[in-house]
Amino acid sequence: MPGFYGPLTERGMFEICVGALLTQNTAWANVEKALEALWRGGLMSPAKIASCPLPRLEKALRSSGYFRQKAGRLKEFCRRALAEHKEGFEAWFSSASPEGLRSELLSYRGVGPETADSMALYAGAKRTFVIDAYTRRIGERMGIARGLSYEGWKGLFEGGVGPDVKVYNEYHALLVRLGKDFCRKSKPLCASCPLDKVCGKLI
DNA sequence: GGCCAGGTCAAAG
DNA sequence: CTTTGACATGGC
Repeated sequence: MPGFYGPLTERGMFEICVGALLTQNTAWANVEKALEALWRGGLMSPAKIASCPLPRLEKALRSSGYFRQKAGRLKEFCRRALAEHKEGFEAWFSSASPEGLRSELLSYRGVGPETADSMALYAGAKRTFVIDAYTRRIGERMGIARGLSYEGWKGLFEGGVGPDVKVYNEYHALLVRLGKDFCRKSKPLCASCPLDKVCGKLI
């Protein structure tokens, strides 16, 4: 997700998790409006969302699409996180192991592999690679592999990355940027695109 | 008006 | 285990 470059404060980490849930199959611009609505409504905290009436939460999330589904899942996410992690997101995420955090996040309704990895990487600074539609599409169009599962792609990309967490973060950001510019669903890869020169060396 | 956007889940083959 | 449909708004 774009726009997550601030320090990992309690509040910031929570916002990253909210953004990760809201951006599922949705343009980021629509998510930003919803995040802004949450801030304006004084709802940007696990406790506030956990106790917020569903209709009000749905209204705040409207612009992010699938708003009924997302409101229910976000509220439940907050309720459970509060109940099971009274120490807060910062302590929770920083003390968790990468695998432990990932599998725990996966047990929440509405948190699939990509969302779990996004939260772990961007909010928890864990060394876990995020596989999204762009990453797969770029990988397929470059002929790196075809029809791999999420775990398959993840293993492939992680195998080509060094130990630095920051690289995971920047590498993914780079793939997204390249994807937006050259690897849209309806935009075929063309001879002039720089993908072969940029990705070819990294993978 | 149609297509697409940094997915997830449940049901069915 | 793979495929399919539902979920919904906003920009181009």
